[in-house]
Amino acid sequence: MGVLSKNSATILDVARLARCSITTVSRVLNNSSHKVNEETRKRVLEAIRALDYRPNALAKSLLSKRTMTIGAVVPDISNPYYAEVVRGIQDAADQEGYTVLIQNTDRLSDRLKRGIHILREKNVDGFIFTGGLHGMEGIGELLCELKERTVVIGRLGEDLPSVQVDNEQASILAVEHLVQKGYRRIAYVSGALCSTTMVDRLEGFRNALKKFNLQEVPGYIQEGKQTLQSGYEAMRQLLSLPETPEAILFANDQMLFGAMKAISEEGLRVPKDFAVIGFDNVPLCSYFDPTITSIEIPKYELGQAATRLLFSLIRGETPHAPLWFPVQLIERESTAESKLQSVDRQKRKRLPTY
Amino acid sequence: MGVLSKNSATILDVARLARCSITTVSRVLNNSSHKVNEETRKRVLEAIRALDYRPNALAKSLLSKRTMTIGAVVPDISNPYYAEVVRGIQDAADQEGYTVLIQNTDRLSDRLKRGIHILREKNVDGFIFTGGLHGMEGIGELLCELKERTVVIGRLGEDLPSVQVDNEQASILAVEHLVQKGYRRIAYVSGALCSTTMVDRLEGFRNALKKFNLQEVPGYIQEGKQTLQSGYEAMRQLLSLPETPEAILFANDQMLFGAMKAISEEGLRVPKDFAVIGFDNVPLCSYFDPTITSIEIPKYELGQAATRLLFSLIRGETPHAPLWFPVQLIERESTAESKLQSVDRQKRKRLPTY
DNA sequence: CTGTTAGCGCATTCAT
DNA sequence: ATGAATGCGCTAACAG
Repeated sequence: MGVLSKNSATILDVARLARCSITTVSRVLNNSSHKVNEETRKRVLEAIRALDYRPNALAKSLLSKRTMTIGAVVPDISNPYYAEVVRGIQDAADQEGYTVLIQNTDRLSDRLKRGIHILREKNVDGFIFTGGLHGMEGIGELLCELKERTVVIGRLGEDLPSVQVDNEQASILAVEHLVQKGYRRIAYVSGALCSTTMVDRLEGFRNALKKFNLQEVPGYIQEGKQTLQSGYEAMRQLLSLPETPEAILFANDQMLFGAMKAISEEGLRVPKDFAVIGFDNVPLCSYFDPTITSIEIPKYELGQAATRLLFSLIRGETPHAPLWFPVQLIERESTAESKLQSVDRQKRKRLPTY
Repeated sequence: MGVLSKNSATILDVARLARCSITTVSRVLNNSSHKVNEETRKRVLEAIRALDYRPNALAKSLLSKRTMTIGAVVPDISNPYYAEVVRGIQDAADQEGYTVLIQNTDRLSDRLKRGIHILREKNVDGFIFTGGLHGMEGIGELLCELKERTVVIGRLGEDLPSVQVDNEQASILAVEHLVQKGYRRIAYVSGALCSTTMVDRLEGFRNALKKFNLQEVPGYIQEGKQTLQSGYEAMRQLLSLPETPEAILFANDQMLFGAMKAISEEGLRVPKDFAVIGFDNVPLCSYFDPTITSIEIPKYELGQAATRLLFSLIRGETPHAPLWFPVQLIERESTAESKLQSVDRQKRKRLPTY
């Protein structure tokens, strides 16, 4: 039995105590436009209080076919990035009286399917997907059925209503910043490419190289897994290269922090020996030593906007074009140009490039 | 309308297609012990597939009075600490076919009440509370009603079934470690004391001082807000003291990281000038430079255990005594004893103590 | 202004 | 082995 268990008053109990019909109770409950006598309304209200009556959302939902619940499908709530997005979703949902059911996928296709299944069974009024999966089969059709009530944060292959961040442009922004600071030999540490976000950031990096006439040096693109550990390992790889890069762009801040350990283990310093720049702009960026330049992604706002977009769909409004959110580069010490560095770079420039 | 909207087959549709009664369909659906002819079972199964029939959890719940949903009340899901706890809850719930409804309180009494209200309305089968609130009125009775189906992570004043970590003991462990390393002048940076966890950790620190015959120096206990910023500020306070501490215990790692900035701004080093030790043992601890000694709190496991305990309650088992989880001190570089430090300490010892 | 009635989708007696 | 009927708690026609 649920929380109500056997006790817990029903609308009928209220009606009896107030000596009226359940209809009347229902009317005062929902401030129906139907007029109801002030006298009886008082009695009903009194009975409600006396019985500590709480309408049963289940019964209401069964009838109205609206559960006032939306489902959010995320890779992993314990990942601070998604935790922030989810909070945005929850707050926006809460404002409209909705609750949120969350399913973690761990980026596993099976768990994704299962999550969707569960959410459908629970009759959520709409879906929000985030952490787009790259190259996943059999999901397309599933999503297609849900089209009318689904919003995606990022992209999922299908052209569903979405809220997006221009990750590709963000990478270009980062590289441009480095180039302006005088860096030319730029490496990139990607996250796992099963996420569309990571695919886009890498794509942006490659395009930026072209745009600024930089070469893609073999070994300068590493693929990590968005963790401290894999950032550390990727950095060790870069450090072992015959010619190390001058600057490194990391697909998220976590990997950057991991890399900092590898750098300091070698007795090297940022930004003296390397400039580094991250993605996400987690709070620690402004407290690390040195402070870290990073690309701010409006995580909370993305969740919030996605939810609001979903509500507009639920209200029957036709979906607009994807909603784009601005990204912003927050400049800090880690990409400052140091005297030593410029000298260094001059030296290195004379070395043969690949 | 929910996801089913107007389409979506009901049990009646299946029955018609399979040329049998809804009763029979229900029986094969739930592998009832009632025998049903293999022939008809096949037809039913076929119909189910053909119609892509999915039982409506709402209707089922209305009847069974079980929603297969539990409610989790947390201070803030976007806080990595609670995000981890919640993941433990979700995974344990998922294993039993349950989903989790989350409510954020931001430690506000109003939001707590509202959260409980919403969860009750949605007929969750049980509650998990975490982030115990210190000195909050009017919650006691509320919780009392829910007693039969409620588990608390930490403590909430009331004696509800709970899963706990010995925060007080943990502080003593930390101080003991520092004492063993030769530190005597120990400061403590607390989190906001609205959380029972923070109250216990502070209490533990004070008891540890007594236990090891250390004095509580005025100004050596700071109250922060579990954020980088407040850790930074607390550290600046400590640095401005006429006699600075030799070692500092922080009530969470975030504040410690914030403090590291204040330390390095003064050109000071850890552990040369200060030993520091944190709470939570976030992943970054082993990647920071220096690596950070911290107290590991089994967040995921706490969530998981709380959920399992809740299920045992739901099954009608009587609640056991509080379940205690071990904490563990993970020693790293930040509390290493340095030569310089010992000398320093000798010197300082001769100064008058307050 | 108020009450009666008919379902929402399903599991469960109780007959057959 | 099968099915008809009942009701979970509620809202929404439709009558008074």
